Amino acid sequence: MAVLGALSVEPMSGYALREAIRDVLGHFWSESFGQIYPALANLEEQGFVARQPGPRAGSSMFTLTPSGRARLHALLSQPIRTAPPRNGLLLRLFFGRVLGAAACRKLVASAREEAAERLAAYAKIRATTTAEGGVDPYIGVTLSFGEHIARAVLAWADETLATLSRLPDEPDA
Amino acid sequence: MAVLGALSVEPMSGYALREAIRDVLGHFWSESFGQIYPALANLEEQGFVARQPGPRAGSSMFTLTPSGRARLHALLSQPIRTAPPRNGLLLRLFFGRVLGAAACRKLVASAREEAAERLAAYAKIRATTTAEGGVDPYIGVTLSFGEHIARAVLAWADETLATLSRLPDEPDA
DNA sequence: CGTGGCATGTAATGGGTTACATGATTAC
DNA sequence: GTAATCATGTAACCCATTACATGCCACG
Repeated sequence: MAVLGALSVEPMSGYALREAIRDVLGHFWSESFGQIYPALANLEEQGFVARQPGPRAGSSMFTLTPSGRARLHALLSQPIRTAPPRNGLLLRLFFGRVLGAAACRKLVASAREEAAERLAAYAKIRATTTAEGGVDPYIGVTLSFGEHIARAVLAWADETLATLSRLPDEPDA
Repeated sequence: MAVLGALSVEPMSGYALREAIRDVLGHFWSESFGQIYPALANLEEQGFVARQPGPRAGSSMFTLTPSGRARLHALLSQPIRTAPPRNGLLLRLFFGRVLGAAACRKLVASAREEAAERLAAYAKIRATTTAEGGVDPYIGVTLSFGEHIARAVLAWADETLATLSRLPDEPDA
């Protein structure tokens, strides 16, 4: 889905693809690079992408075919498979009595910092894209999602830091 | 970590363990049940948990040993390994031009509904635990995290539904 | 002429999920 | 007595990550 989607924006090489997935989709999606070339070969075999010789020897440009676009539409229409939750921060905080309040505060503080960094990164993206004459509304809503979540984490972290400051630093024996 | 943590609260059988992980930790952590018994055997071998005969033939009660508690503390202190992001909703919305605004609105509406359900579930937990004389503050902060995130999703969804309503329903050809 | 970035792949490994297989006990 | 629940485990399979292996080209 990610590969076809990226190629729906513009044709590119496998190398450019992995950079696009890392840099553009990276905030909410990732592909292991070991999967990209096999996926590309697979999609080519099924006629969803076409391979043209690229500017350099041995390099290729991949283009989305009409049937590839149809396939992308079908994939996007499939139900979302939500992965089982695995939130390491919450697991640690849940057993915070064993870990101790001081260590928990460190965890929360670093989560707060991370959210602040994400927020700054989003602001940067907004700044560059609005300078270029407005964002695609669909990209805008994904950005907005990240902003809402990051602000929520910020608020929660502040609240939680206050709560934890009233607890004994040392873990239970 | 989840197994030792659960046993730090009270000794229980493997069966109870898997139910505790599903029902109590389920909102932010999951373990595949095929892993629990091997993990238990492994932890027993290393002396982190002790197995006592349970009330029923062939059943066992697992108890956290002092070294197991130390091990749990060490595990909780390890850096959080964040999984690479995989948000199927945002991936679909990012390529929303291909999917069409009408389909995107459905996705957002169902995400909104899910967040509302989570919020209701958290409220229920709060109600039952406060009736039982107040929550462990550490459990409280994990609950609060879920509430903040769910409210953020709710707000984002409303905003996004409004944005998408101003876009053409049909996908790009 | 060599370093760094572009470019394409393969292979081993590991972790986890699913499904399977079995049996005891309790409640109806 | 039989269905549901409690209870313990094993094995196959799938997927993905990581590391590896190779070569071209531009720039200094």
